[in-house]
Amino acid sequence: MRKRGFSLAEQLLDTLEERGYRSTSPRRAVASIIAGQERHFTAEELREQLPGVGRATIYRSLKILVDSGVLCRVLLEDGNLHYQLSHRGHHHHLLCVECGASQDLLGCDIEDLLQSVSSAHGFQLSGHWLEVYGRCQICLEAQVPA
Amino acid sequence: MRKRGFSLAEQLLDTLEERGYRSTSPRRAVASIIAGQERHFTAEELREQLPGVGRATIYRSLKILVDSGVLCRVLLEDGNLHYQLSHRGHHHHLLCVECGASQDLLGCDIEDLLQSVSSAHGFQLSGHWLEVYGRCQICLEAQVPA
DNA sequence: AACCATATTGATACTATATCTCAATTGCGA
DNA sequence: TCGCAATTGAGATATAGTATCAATATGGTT
Repeated sequence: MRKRGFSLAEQLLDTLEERGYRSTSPRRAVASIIAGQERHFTAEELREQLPGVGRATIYRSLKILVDSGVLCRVLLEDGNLHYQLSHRGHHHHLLCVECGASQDLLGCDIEDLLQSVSSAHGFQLSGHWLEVYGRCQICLEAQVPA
Repeated sequence: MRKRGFSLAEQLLDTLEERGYRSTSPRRAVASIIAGQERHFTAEELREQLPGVGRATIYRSLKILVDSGVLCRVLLEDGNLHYQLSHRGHHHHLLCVECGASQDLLGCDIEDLLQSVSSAHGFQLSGHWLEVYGRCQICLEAQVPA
């Protein structure tokens, strides 16, 4: 077992190795680019930054990273699917419709609410998808400078 | 102004006319097929049932019907986008992952919850997307016949 | 260090979903 | 009925992703 890495890119690769994936040069390249992203990105944006890596490999890498929990999918209001680094575990996002910034929504008690609403309808809850759209503080302040 | 229709298909067309859209033969065909759908459907499923109508027209019709509030989009767990007749106003869906049945979730107080969570993060809430997945009562009973 | 089973890659083709273009047609108010 | 703007549809294009499969690279083993 390789020594655990300390940089974010190395942590991503470590997670993959823990799950039995090999550390290949395309995956190192993907991890390094993802680690440098400041915000959510699309598969194609990633591809533009990795001209030497095949499209299929990009998509395959994204899939295993999502499955491994280090990336999560973000559905933008316009329907586009983006990716971003994820805190482990289930969470949601507050997405700014102005600047695109996203904040994680942890410890949101929507689970409980959904649980009770579901059982009231005879449903056994198994999952949900939630995205929240709005304007972030910075954009609000820029908008109303008075 | 034409007399208001009573069938569901006519109501759909009335809504479009109220918004200034013409009553054309492709739109009448689309409205009639949609009115006969028992559950959510994809654009392509609609198209299969309307061989004489161009693809662009199908998609354009779906868009204006969604904008008009009589149809809503439903995001299935597998990522496929479906459409279904909508109660006016904002609501969510309980989607059965077994049989695909969907129940509308009205009067869900998620708005209030999101409102408070958003402002706690300095966000001004403008919208959200929520889909809830689970198993409906019928599928649950079929699964555990004991 | 060389070996080898197999995981991985990437070029390419393919699929699905949806939008764009624009000439021809149609609806509807005057 | 006329005229114009809204609408249509064929086909091109765009977007996002998967499937195929021969060639290659990896990591454990010797």
